Amino acid sequence: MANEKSKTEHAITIKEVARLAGVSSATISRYLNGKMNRMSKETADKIEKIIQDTGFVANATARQLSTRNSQLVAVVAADIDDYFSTEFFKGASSVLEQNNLTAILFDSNSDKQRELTNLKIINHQVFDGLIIQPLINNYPELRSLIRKGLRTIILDRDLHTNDWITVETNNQTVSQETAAYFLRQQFTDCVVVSEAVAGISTREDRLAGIRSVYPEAQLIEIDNSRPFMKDNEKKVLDIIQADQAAKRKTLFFFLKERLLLSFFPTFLHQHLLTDSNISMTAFSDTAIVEGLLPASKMIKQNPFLMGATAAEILSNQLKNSATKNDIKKHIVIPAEFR
Amino acid sequence: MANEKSKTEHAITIKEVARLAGVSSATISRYLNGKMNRMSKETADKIEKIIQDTGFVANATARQLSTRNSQLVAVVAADIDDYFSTEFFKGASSVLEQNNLTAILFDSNSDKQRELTNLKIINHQVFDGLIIQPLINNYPELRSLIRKGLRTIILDRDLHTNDWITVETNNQTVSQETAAYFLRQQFTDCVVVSEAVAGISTREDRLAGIRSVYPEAQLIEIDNSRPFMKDNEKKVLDIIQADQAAKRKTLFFFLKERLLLSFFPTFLHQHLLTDSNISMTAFSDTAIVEGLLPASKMIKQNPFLMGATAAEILSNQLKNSATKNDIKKHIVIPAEFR
DNA sequence: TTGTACGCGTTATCAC
DNA sequence: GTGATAACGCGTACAA
Repeated sequence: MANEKSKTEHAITIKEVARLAGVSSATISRYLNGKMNRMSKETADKIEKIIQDTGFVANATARQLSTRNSQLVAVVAADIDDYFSTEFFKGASSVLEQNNLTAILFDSNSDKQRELTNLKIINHQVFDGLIIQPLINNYPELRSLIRKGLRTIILDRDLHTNDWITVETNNQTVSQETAAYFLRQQFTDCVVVSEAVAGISTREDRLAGIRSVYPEAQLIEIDNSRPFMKDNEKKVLDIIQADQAAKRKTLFFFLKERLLLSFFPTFLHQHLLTDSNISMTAFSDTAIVEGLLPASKMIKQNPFLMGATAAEILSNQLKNSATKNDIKKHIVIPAEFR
Repeated sequence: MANEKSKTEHAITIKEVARLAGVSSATISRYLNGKMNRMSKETADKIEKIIQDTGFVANATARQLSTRNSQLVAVVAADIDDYFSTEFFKGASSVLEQNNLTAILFDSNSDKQRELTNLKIINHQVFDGLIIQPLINNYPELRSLIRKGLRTIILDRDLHTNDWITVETNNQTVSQETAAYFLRQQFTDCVVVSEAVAGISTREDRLAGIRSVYPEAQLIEIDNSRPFMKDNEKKVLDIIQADQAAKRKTLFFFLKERLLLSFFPTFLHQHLLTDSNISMTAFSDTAIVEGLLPASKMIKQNPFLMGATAAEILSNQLKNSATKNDIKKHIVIPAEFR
């Protein structure tokens, strides 16, 4: 029975299905694209059966070449170890899916070299669109790395350009509000804990917001590669001791949740969590901190909504291939202090 | 000067570059593929210049169609919110990169429907290989969802098949060792806290390991959608109270780090962390818990190495297109209790 | 060293 | 309704 030439090497093609069904490949193509009104019921049924039997799946590469689009959107995250990144991807993904687009995640791994590699691949014209949370924070440089004509949305970074639509959060104002709240609570001193600030617009904005309230705020910069270093801990304890001697109330403002977590044990074991002269706040993405410190107030971003918003805009752009000029170039999804 | 026909619509092609350089498209193709020994220095330089000027990037879709491979590997994670998933991706990614392959991450979002959607896309012959941490734990079903001929490695799940190579960890034995350790420490009772166990081989194996030491171990199953429910907390406190009344020592064994974290506040506020009759352990991926509980012993998996191992095997398979039969079908990357 | 011409698997425009 | 057939952009014998 199996007297068909058995091509074990390659997957079956539309042409082969056509031959087996006794129709032309054009008809198969129509079937695959749901143009059922352009063929008889019998033909459709026959094709259906052959496809089931053979397990045929159309070659997306060939389709892309022919149609010039893939329905694929590249999403580039700065680092998927951050909950923010994975969450905005999930937001983007869910919206894209509703628009018959597929989100594909690239991880820059906090490494500019890797980001560059990712962009090179993405430039090769298999993706219809791009949503990126860039590491490179410099407009001309990033511009040169993204192929002209690729629909692009920038997420979570302000590159000070109108060339791309940007979905950001209100880092500066929410930091300011938060700082102001603690100042009203009589916290006279503020210590900011962050990874290296320079060049990262997100962190710069946050620090600026805080310093607009606490101009003298101290900054402790943590070396990313050694976040649990003992000397950082010592620095913090020294500050606390000095402030206590001076009878001052001190706020510790962590620009990232993970930093708070890394200091949490120190505070816990030094019995500082219940010290009313000390308070902690942070940009907090997960529910871990609010579990540990139920009484505390944290800054909650909304990465899922940011991703969803970016995806919404991109989907529309891809749908109506004309770009509307009246669209807002910078969209802000506010974070909340609560 | 700009009297070339300006095709604003489409990206420039190899043909256009050829025309501008005054050579044939075959020569451009050779240039792009580094076959420099097959052309004069002058030609190469000329082409180089044109490519720079035009910003030409080759169309990967067309190349794929022609060469029948993309150098792309799909990596499907069960849920990128889990550190385990992102970390094994990073391991896989780093190894694939060394082999001139590109890892692309798909997130199943803990949703079998989404996993199915992902697999459908991956089947469409644009990927050379697949590394998957499946949600579906049933061999025949998963088999039917993965295109025959797609090089596949299964990660972190035991589907009890030799059809695919599998990279797993020693869930059962390490759970057993851990339980045995606590039994030696005179912990007579054990409470296991997990998300729904049934059907997830990972959790089943862990529970089996524990029960081989504590046959009577209680199981508290947390509803994934409401992990912070108060009644779970109450259940735990009741157990503790009962055990204390009976003067028994109790071990709380969390099958996932996040579960420990969600209960941590309860333990903290009830002053149970320093109670020598109570101990906690967990499968722990991040450094958060060891920060909070420096004295505790946790089970550390090695997702990065698991991903790297899977990628290593896949890279070899793709390189030597013949599959060796002598390769081990099930590879175990042991977790450590420390 | 370089060019010609065909193939990759699909879509889409004509015909019939 | 259905079938030829020319694109789509690149790689690669085979010629020259």
